[in-house]
Amino acid sequence: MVSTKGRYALRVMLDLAQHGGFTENINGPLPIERGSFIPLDEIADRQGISKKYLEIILKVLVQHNLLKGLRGKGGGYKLTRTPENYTIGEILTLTEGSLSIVSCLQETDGTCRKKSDCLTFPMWKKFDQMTHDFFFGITLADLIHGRFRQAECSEDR
Amino acid sequence: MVSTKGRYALRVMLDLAQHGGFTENINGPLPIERGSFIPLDEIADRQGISKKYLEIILKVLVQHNLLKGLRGKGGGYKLTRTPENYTIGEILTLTEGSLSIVSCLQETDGTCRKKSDCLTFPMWKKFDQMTHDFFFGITLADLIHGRFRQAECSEDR
DNA sequence: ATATAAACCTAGTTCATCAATAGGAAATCT
DNA sequence: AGATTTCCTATTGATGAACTAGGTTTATAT
Repeated sequence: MVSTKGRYALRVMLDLAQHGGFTENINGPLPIERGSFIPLDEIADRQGISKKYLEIILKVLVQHNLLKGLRGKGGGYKLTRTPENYTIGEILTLTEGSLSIVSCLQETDGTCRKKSDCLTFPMWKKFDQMTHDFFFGITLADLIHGRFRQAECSEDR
Repeated sequence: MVSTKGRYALRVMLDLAQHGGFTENINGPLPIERGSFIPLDEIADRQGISKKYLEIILKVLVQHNLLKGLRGKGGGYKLTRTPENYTIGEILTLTEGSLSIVSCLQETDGTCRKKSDCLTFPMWKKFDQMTHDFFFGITLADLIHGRFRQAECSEDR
């Protein structure tokens, strides 16, 4: 199950996409300007989430360059790309560690040597594939505009 | 993520489907015959799983009539239906409690009142739907015969 | 310079859940 | 009676989730 880490990260990214500026536009990276950075206090307030906890979560996003953090007065966080260039899968994978539903699919865990004759393995594999395609097929921009890229996504039911 | 509970339950059900008899055939329920029950000792040995732990897991499956348990000498467990009449979704839902990937989708948890203006909710909802369709579209018989019912399931990659 | 505001860093805390174990009670056979 | 089996209650140890606390560094505003 997706924990608060992944869900909070998504909410922060969406918040930044809606309330902040970006470092990059169609013509490439823009110079970083102070003032376009949003302090975490503000986001935490708006989203009703503990600031201290968010710090931990945003750390990994900064380290992987999904966000730029700037210290000091006037500092804060901003996106490094435009919203259509972030997939949900990327954000969730970083914050959750993995999107895999069973441990035997984890890259780090090659311990299950029953794979070859395991009746359930192909099912997990297939589901894993579906999950990957689904979340890497949706961008921040899609969520903001209330649409998904997945063709087979109908709205009803 | 699916825990050992769900995965072990699946393995036991598959084990019973392959090594045991059923209580029901095309013409409906058969009389219960002692001897067609498989003792848990045997299954635990075959699967290499702690018997005591399996007892806990099988309890809920018996309570919901997916399995019949019979005490005493010559007793054990057996399926109450034929393998094509069990879906993986049913087994996982019972043993895992839920298949939902985020807590706000849980029936029991109606606490998230931001649903209406939550940008991520439709995505979780859609994924939940996909997950449900996937696992409720596969039966024990499908796994045994190495096929899925899902039309869009190709073998490659 | 100094105060202020911000990200960054290291650690600890509390609580629940996972994955089992342990020991017996009840049922059913030979 | 004795063996074998499920069924039932309780306990444990480890792990991770979801924070919380307190400080350090970096940068700006006055």
